[in-house]
Amino acid sequence: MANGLKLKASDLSKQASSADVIYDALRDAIIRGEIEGGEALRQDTIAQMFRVSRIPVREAMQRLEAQGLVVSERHKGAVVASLSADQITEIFQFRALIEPIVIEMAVPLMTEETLAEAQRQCDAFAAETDPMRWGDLNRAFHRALYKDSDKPYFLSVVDKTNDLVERYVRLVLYFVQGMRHAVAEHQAILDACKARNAKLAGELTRKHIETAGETLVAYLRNQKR
Amino acid sequence: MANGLKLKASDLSKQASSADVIYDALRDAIIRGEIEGGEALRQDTIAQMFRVSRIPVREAMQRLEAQGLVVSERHKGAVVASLSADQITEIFQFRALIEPIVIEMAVPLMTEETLAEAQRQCDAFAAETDPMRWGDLNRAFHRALYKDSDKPYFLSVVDKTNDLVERYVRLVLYFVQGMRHAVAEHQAILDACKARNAKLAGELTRKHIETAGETLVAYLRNQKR
DNA sequence: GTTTGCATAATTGTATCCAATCTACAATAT
DNA sequence: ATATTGTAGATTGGATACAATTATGCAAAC
Repeated sequence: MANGLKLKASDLSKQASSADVIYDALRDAIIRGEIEGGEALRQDTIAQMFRVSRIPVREAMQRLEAQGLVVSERHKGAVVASLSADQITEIFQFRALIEPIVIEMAVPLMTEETLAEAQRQCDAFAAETDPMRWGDLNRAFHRALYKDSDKPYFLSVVDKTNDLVERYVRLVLYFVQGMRHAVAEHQAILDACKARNAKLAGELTRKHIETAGETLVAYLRNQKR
Repeated sequence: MANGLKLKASDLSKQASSADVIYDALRDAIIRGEIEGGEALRQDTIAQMFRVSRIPVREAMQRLEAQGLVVSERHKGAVVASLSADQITEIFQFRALIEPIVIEMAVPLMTEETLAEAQRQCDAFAAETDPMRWGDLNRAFHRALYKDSDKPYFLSVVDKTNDLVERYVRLVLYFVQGMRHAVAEHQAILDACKARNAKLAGELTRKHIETAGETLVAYLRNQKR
């Protein structure tokens, strides 16, 4: 897991179809903000990019739509979903409720390896100079803290929820908080985990998410004017 | 909403494609338990049932798989997902966390109309003699209590989560509790809503879900032997 | 200048056809 | 008898082709 191989879990469990590859690629591009909200996703264009027909593209789109990352209308096409400030507020409220619970369940089960891995992620995040990578490292840190919870359904919901707002989270890291703030909060959460203080880790996680959400929404509402 | 028309929201907002129709039909059949866990879903068979080619069938399947209702393997086909006792336990734990929060948010916003509608659903559930309809009415009652929360993302997560365990919930209503128990709990929750006691409504909802989950898992573990 | 109508181009939805892979069972060797 | 190989049928993954619908550009009328 810590070596240089860039294998995804799905690559190991079962051979990936074209639809899988396209789904992953589009999902990543949307999450990273490389495709903006409202931008059209033409089946033919995407098919040509991947040198395939439109069939697997459509299958990938169905999944993206089921997940809420794109919205499509019959004979009009699909566009990347864009979230209103209200929707973002609600999703951060959701995150602030569920993620503390997940980390609380994880803390008693966290291995020393996991704590070391999280510390590495935290340091890597603090040391990273390329802003394009901050989002990935931020996400990896949080995921590391949650994964020992042994609650696959909770984790899948957390992942899908984060996918929806990941683009916007990156705005906070880029422009708003400068990310120095995030690093300090990360270290505090991690320290609470190391001290096996589940309640505190949960509480700090809740604050971390609430702060990010409020900062982000304030930023977006300013941008709008 | 209370009339005899059986229109779904999607039918009104946009014209349904074959894939939409097939998705809805398969989803309902799985949720209702008409197709059992582990049962194979052959593309060709389903396509013939709907008098279409396999293309829209596959698109429907992609959505079902994204939602976790079916699992598929390349060149092997798709089967209806079946949940282990552990998975069911986790999902009920999730429900017991999120649904009380949703009802707490809904109570202050509940209209008199909604309360009346919920009372009708509750009475209809109590009066229904056809066991095949208990699941639908149970679900409709809960949905009525949640809908005024004005939290579409929370509601979508609640819905998708309930879809996963709906088949199993019906077992509780059929065999285990006889459903008399469920009716009493429903009325208690509704009374708390009428009294605008959000905390109590949430607490009763949590207990309601926890009881159902424990009863169900105990039943399943007995069945296994 | 704006609007309306229509022809044309783009785009999506689906059917049909072919390739790749798996499953089951029979034939053969050990 | 067991293990292995080979082959036929079933099943899925994907490409191509066509139909249905929507967007676009342009000319004519107001």
